[in-house]
Amino acid sequence: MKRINTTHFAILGLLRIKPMSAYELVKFSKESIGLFWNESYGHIHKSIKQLEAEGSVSVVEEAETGRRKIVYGITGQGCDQLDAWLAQKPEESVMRNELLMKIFVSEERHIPQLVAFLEEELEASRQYAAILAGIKGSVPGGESKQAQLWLLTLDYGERYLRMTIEWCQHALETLNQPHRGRTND
Amino acid sequence: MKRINTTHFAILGLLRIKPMSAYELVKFSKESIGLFWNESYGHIHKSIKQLEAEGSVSVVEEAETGRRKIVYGITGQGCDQLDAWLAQKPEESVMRNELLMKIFVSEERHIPQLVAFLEEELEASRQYAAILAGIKGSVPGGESKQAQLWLLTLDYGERYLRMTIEWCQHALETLNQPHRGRTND
DNA sequence: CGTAGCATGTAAGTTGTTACATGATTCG
DNA sequence: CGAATCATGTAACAACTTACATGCTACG
Repeated sequence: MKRINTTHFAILGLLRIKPMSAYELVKFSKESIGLFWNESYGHIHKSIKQLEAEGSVSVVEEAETGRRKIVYGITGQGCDQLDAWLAQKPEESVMRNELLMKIFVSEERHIPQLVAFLEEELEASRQYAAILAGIKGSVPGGESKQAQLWLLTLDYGERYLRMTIEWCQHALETLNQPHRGRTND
Repeated sequence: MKRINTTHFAILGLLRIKPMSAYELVKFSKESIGLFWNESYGHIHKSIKQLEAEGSVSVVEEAETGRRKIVYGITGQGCDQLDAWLAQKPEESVMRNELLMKIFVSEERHIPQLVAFLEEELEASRQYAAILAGIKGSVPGGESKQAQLWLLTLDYGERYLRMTIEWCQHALETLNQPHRGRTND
């Protein structure tokens, strides 16, 4: 069975929201779904070209003068493909969390390092959470169903970060306990 | 800058816990860190061979008679490599969640499908959470620091699943509201 | 005028998955 | 005996990342 390229569908999906250039696509995807969907520029670029050759996206607007800019839009065919993909049961989510991996394979002597990493993770998560809180107010569409869907993904991000923050705090408390709670205080 | 193969270090880390065959390695990794660390058998297999050629792991035990079985262990060199990797700041975690992606790019007409997917996700998360709860009791090592680290990763899993379950419930409530709360009840 | 950000593009390489082939053992 | 699980292995290929090259524009 041929594996399906999920990046293709991600691009199709984002272009259905609004036509964009490759560069804008990367930026938009980072800002909107970056927390739970990773893509690299090189791959997006290649995929757009493939999708264009296939007739699933097309050039909507091209600035020849001055700064180059090629805006792509989704075609009717692309829309159909996207809908067919949306109807399929989503694959199990894939995750690669190095911090967790490191914790799992660490030994007692590595704990001071882990504590430093956990502190960084905690700080980074707090910052990210602050950014998301800012975005929340600016979601367009008001009460539309569409806006509801976006808010749902944003809400996931908030919950995910809150969970991460709480877990980091718990981990730091656990690892900072000198021995086993039976200290002489 | 040469990209570093994180799979290599994952294997090294797991083999430091105990020597294992490739098959056992895959099983063990799925059962212990599978929630936040994905690997495929083919890749693990190839990586073990590379690590062996490199001298970072070695064959500890080989059953020639009857059922084949090749048990690998970490070498001193492998241990040093692993420690050097552990000392490096972990990369940002990578995630690819198709369900979230689909929600983000869906339109109002796709909502019934999304509801079905969310129900499946909710059920799957509940089942996984039940499995983790079972594992929790059987973590060996009692009060050792080592056991504490494992419990921390297990705790992450539990929090992650709890978060997912709550979010699914919230999403289902939101999407099952007929219109906008101003229904005639 | 230099730096940062906007913008497109490619080549080379690595990483990771799937599907398959093989065969032993255990258990109903 | 047939199915499930244990167990190793490979080839083909798809997915993905990185580093680089290029050049415009705005701003301080």
